[in-house]
Amino acid sequence: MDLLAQLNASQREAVTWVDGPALVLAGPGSGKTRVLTYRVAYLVRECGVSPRRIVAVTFTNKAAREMKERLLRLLGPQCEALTVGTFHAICARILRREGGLLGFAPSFTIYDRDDQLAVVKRILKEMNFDEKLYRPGAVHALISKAKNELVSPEDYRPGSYREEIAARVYARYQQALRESNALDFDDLLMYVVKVFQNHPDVLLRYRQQYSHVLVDEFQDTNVAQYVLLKLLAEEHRNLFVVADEDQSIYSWRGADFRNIQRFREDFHGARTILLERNYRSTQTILEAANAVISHNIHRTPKTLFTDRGGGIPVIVHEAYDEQEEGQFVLNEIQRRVADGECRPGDCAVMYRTNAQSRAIEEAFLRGGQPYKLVGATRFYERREIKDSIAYLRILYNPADAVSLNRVINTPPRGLGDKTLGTLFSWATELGCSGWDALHILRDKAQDDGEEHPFGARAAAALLRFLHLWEELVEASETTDAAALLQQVLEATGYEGYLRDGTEEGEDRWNNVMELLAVAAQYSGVPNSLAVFLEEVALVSDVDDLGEQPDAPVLLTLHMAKGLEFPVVFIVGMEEGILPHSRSSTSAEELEEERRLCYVGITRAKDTLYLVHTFRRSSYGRSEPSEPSRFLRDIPSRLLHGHRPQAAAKPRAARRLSSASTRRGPQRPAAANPPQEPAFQAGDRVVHPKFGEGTVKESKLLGDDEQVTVEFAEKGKKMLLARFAKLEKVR
DNA sequence: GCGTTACATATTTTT
DNA sequence: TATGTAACGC
Repeated sequence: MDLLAQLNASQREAVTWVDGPALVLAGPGSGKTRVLTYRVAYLVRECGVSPRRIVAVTFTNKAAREMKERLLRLLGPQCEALTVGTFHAICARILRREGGLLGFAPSFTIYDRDDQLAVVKRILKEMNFDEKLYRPGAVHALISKAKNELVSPEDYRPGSYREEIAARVYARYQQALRESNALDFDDLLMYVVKVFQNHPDVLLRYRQQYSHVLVDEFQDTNVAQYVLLKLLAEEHRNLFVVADEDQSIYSWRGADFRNIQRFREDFHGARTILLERNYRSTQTILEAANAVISHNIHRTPKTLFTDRGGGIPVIVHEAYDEQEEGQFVLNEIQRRVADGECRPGDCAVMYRTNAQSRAIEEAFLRGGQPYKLVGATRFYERREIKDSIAYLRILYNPADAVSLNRVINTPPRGLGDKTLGTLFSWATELGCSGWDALHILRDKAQDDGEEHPFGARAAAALLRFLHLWEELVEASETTDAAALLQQVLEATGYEGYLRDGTEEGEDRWNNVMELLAVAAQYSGVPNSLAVFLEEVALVSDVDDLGEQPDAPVLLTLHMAKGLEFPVVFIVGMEEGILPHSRSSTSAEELEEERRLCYVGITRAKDTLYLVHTFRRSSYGRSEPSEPSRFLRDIPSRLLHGHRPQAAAKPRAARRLSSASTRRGPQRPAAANPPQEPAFQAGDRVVHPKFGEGTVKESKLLGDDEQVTVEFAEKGKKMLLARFAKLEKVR
């Protein structure tokens, strides 16, 4: 197969630019994944680069998996030798090998956000800081920010009182992690940089191994990631990065798209290649996207183009409230499906905040429309899954305090705050670990009469737990992850604990069984427990099991990045939602909101709906809403539907007519309209494009009227009276 | 130690 | 609205 024949000129240039640094500025839908994979294939096949000398870094497991799959097709079994993975997975692997240099045992546990928060909370309590005043999430965010910027607790220079608190917690936090032989996500990056900086011999080894470094979504790198790449690549300079600053939507997590500028400065003479040709969307959609993003000041102008004709206009719709917004989306999807224009699975509904999914879901539920909700509660964040994994973790890494705390009284075994508090303060007093303290307790209890600070009942409960753990540790030496998990479940009576007769209990138990199935995939693998734990620590979701049914997808704009759909609905196009009220304080944040909107728009291949409401309730309060400023950025020639105005008068008038009838729970939307519809079944009408037809049904929808017409020549269509220019005949 | 009730709280979340 | 935590009582 000729690799290059399948690429356009810019893509080919990117793929074949072999020596020296390169920056590919790739617009949405411009084939960047193709460029990355073909470049790897090109290096191996045409340039004779050994696969083991190539490393390709992504942000998500999904992206890494996709790249691996494509490479398998291009290169065959050779691709086994490639290093393809997420920053975190690659760093974890390096640290399992080199972590000893920083004093870590290779069996370290990786703490996810949940675990991290648990540590922060414990420390806040320990240091007597009021959780109300210093919320764990906020403190943790500051710590994480510091780590992403490679600032150690010693180097941390607080610039505010809040940061002063964070600095103290940070120091204690790092100590706590060390005591638990645990690293958090940020540590994985920070410590690899530290190893490289402090041990030139180690750095040299990795530099020599990886002669070619490729990075996807480079605009999302944080400082730590950038420094890491720079260390790895500054000698051979074969650093190839793909970026789109317009899709930078994670700055609040430390991503810094100024790394693009840093790259240009640090890697002088880097080849810059623009991928502006879009293979995804219609011209109309691209123009709308360009119109929105061009208002950002901090960007290098870039103009997408396509040869996919004009396409249909972007449909702007105002619904009365979020119920009718959902109803509108549902109606439109069902109408298009009925007309054979698309399948349900071609449609996606995107929103700014997860809470918005609810109204959409309710509408779909009412209408009997199945849907796929992406990323609500992720599998590995479920309580029962975290519990199960925590048991396995304390068997593999007994120092893991967060996991121990999690399970020591789960299911309840009479070990409450009091007893545990006593246990740990006793351990501190004795200058030993909690486990050591338990052993000491056992010795004392056996010698009968020796002093210890527990009552008989508490002591017995503690010793029962110690015994349980010891048995499982013994088992862990000979059994694999799945068998061990099964044993854990049995020994703890976890099934009985979960299956409490409720449906939720059944669901939870089923999830545990699913986890067991995942574990079973590691049977026969050497060190199956270690491998399994690493996998579940770094993978946030199980593989979308079997691609499932043909149903519309509901997801946040953030999660939509990297995806595409023929039909896209962006709902909640309102001030305060998009842009979000919490992000409207600074120009930078506003630009990010704009990029978020841009990401959403550019997900659409053929049809784009931008939906806003007249009033919306949040936190149980219903308030009038204003159309998003981003709507005003789109030229009206691209729109189908009225251009939302800020004008107050007609809106106020409409509110009276609608508000009087539109309220009330459970009532299906669009029933009991305030005025008579202008059309009714049986009316003969004429449409400028579709010709003559008969009205089948008409109902008020939001502030408009939805008319279903059977046209003599064009068949059944659903139209909005306000735009359709329908005229009654006769 | 564990279940109940009052009260504050409220984006986005690749790993 | 709905969720999670703190305080309270058994």
